[in-house]
Amino acid sequence: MASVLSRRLGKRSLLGARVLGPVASDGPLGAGLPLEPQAELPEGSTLQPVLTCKDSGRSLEQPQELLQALGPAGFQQVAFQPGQKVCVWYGGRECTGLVEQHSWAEDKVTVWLLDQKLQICCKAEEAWLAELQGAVPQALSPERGAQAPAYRPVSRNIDVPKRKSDAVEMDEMMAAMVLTSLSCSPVIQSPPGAEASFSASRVACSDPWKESGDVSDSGSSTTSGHWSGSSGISTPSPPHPQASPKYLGDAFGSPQTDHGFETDPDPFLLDEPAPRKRKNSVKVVYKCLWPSCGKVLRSIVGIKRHVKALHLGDSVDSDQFKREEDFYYTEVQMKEDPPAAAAGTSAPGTHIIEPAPAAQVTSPSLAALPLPPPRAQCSGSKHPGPESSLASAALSKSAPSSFWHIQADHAYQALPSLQIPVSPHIYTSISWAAAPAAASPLSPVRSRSLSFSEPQQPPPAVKSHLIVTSPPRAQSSTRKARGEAKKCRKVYGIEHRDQWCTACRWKKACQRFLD
DNA sequence: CTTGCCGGGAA
DNA sequence: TTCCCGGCAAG
Repeated sequence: MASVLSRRLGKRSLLGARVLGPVASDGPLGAGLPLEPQAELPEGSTLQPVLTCKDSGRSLEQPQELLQALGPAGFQQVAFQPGQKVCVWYGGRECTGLVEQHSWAEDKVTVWLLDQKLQICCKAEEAWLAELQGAVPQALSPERGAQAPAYRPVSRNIDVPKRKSDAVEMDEMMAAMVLTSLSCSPVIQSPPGAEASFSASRVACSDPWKESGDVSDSGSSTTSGHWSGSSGISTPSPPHPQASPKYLGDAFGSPQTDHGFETDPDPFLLDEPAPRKRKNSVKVVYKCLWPSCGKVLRSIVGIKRHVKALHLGDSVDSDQFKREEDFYYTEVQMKEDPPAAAAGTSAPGTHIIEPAPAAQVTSPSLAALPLPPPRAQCSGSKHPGPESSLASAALSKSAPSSFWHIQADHAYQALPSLQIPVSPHIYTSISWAAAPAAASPLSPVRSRSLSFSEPQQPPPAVKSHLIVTSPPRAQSSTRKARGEAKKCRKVYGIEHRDQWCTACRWKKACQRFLD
């Protein structure tokens, strides 16, 4: 039965709004990058809106109309070079910053905002070269005065109908979901759907998180982070030989596990209703997370050595970097059977955040879970550079978990597909969530839980109070202790029973507001 | 008393 | 399965 959620997601998939048009390639530089035929996206893919950190939470509100208005003319195809000074629309105003990196694949630019002292990640079109500002081709000028805050970024959206309120709502939902997941765990990375391969490049969306962090009990979350489907199109990673050791760019796209917390013998921390175990044979490999490395090795030692030698290099000696290599690789579990799945799992093109609904969830390819290294995040929000991007990537990576949560909403009804791969790692995520204190005092975001104060607004899809708070508990046998989290009934009220999660409606353990 | 949800049962 | 609800336990 189509859960409400999936139904909704399906309908309002973000993807629709992000169709990449040929226009994108007409830019001076755009030509260099082959764009994927948008047409490829099957209906199904709609279910996999890729969450992308779109600017910082603020730009969220950018009027779609603007985007529309700009049209192709406004499109600015520029290849940003690291270090280049650019302007981006952030926090309601134009900010200048330095390009951290520009990922063509994703069409994302990571910018280090000078005045904000933070790093954001936005779509390439949303940034423009500072120097060009004045010199921007006439095409742009009329719309945007030097100061006009006109939101430059023209999306390449084309034939997409104006985003309607519900679309927006959707975005908000997504944002909330993502935030939600962030606040708890970097857990699951749903495996990239076979057909939906996403370009890898790390999408650094670090700081925005901080901002969105304020999404706590206030329910103000709605405006914080804006996630939009990334042009899933960008780089449909060509079918990669799954075993290929080299995964371009996508250092984070693949599932990972944090070794730091792996020791717990009890793989199942049931927070979720009867998670089923993974049923297939899984091959474990270790993948280097260093941006644009992605080397995959089969032994821990090997990967450590690799990281240390190739990436950490001399810094290894410093105290700070002691054992750092541990954080730059991840355990990837590859399912062996389904070839497609395997490919998906390890495919470089994996986009980090892709809350693909049902489609993905059910995908058999789910095999591994990502677990961003704890410390990554601390560096993420404060320091630019590879590390930060890594961190942010890690963060964004957690997004997928949101997906998982979403599903969790309906887990009651549809446990099987989703939970299988996931459950074994729940633990990990938890530890991760719990550990941040040590790892990153900087990110307050993590530990908080969300809850909606607005009954109407949160679509069932949004999860809050996830696993986060649940401490690794061993006793899941007895009656579930009453959680302190607000439940659907509280949040929505009996009047809006229809908005409750299914479980609540059925008087079962709430799946939406887990405690 | 209210709320969360388990256990069980009807559809 | 999906959906409902009696009834227990926690608060």
